[in-house]
Amino acid sequence: MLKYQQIASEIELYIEKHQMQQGEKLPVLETLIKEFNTSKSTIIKALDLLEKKGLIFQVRGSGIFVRRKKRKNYINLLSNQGFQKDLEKFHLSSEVLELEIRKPTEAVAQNLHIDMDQDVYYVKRVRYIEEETLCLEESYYNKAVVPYLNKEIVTDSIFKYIEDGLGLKVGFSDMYMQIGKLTDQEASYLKLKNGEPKLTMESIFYLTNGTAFDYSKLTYNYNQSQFYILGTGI
Amino acid sequence: MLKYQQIASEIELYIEKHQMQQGEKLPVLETLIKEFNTSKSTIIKALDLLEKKGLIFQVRGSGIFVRRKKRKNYINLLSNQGFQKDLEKFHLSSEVLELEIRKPTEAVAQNLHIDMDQDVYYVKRVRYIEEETLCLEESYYNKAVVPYLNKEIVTDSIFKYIEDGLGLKVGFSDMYMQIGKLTDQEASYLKLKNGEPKLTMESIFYLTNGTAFDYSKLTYNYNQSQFYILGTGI
DNA sequence: CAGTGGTCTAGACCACACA
DNA sequence: GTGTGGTCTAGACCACTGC
Repeated sequence: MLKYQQIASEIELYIEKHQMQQGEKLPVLETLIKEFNTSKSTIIKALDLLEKKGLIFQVRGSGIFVRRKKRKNYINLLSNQGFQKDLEKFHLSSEVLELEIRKPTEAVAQNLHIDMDQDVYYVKRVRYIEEETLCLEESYYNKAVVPYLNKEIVTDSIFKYIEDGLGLKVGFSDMYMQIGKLTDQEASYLKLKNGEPKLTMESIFYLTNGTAFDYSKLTYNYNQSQFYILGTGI
Repeated sequence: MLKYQQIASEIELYIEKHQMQQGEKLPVLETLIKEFNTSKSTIIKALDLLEKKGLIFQVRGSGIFVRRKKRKNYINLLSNQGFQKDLEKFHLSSEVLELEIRKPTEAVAQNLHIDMDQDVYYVKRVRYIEEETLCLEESYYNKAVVPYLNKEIVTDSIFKYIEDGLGLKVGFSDMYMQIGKLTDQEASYLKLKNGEPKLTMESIFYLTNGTAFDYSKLTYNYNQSQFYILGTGI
């Protein structure tokens, strides 16, 4: 682990351990530099990382302050880790409805930046939270990147398999959201009624080298889904 | 303007001007260092800024590549600039329904981190896109930060007034979203029907010094609203 | 193993907050 | 004005990619 990542996670632990609240001040830069026996730039890099994660904010001429999310049980839209971390207090499970190798449709090929004669894995799941439906998920994985999937992997966490099992690194993602009304079929999977509200979220995930490997379309149960974003200003 | 910001915007212009596509390679670091006659760290800082904005991605050992959003007319959830920039091709307008000074409710006081005896400005607007309703907006501004608002300011862009008129700097934001069904009243403002889908988005905006100044609750018309997020990996 | 991006350092100097 | 965070530099060294 890199030095600045190590420092960042130690500061994160420090905040957690001392149960610091929004607006509380962290030690000044000079102190941190001595504490961690490192250079100014490295500390700043560590702090930038924490700022990006929404854990602190820095005010020039004043100090470094803690920032805290105030609501529980919301799903972080900026996390690459799915819901796992945000909903860790709940019992999450998946029911695999389909798992097969296919040729992509035109839309899928376009989203994954591949040709239509390349293979993709198609996975259809319903995800549950505490025995209630959370969302319906249809995913397409580029088989050139993810050469093998089975029911066991797909029932557990696919991303965990990709990172730990295949040794690949997830980089960035494009996400598109819209609101609409459930179709008959979607409603039956989610145990809701035709015409009730839905949130559709399409995501394209890329490896750090820029290869798109996953195009997923999630349809959320409006009763179970709440989201948050910690914006850092652009 | 700082050197690294200047460089970032020049590179951004360069990408735009050459109409570079997703995956196209930018000049290598060494070239950029000479081109802009600066140090390596400064170039890297500029590139980090562009990466945060979702315009490029960097691959160690390989190069710097362009990243492009592929869908038009979606609203960027990570921008502090509201819809203005994403929907610039459309005619946007606001109808002001209410504008008054109030005492906050408990919920509002909590979200703005103020006491219940402090004044807030309450603004209720319907926002239109091409004569269709886009969203219903209820905002509360901390009067200690924004001491004066009038109908003219509120009909135009409030954030523009806060930044340009008052010389304040918007820092970061907390956003919370959920899906539900429109109430009778919301439906009538949005010219939709009771029970139809809605997206509710609550945002708390902070100045760079960490002072919360705006708590807003937006109810979106499900027909008009599409959102995107360019995730950069956390 | 050459090419390329990333980390880390030490230090000078700058800009903003707050009293 | 003092304290505090931010920018910028020059350069050594490290780590990954891909031929």
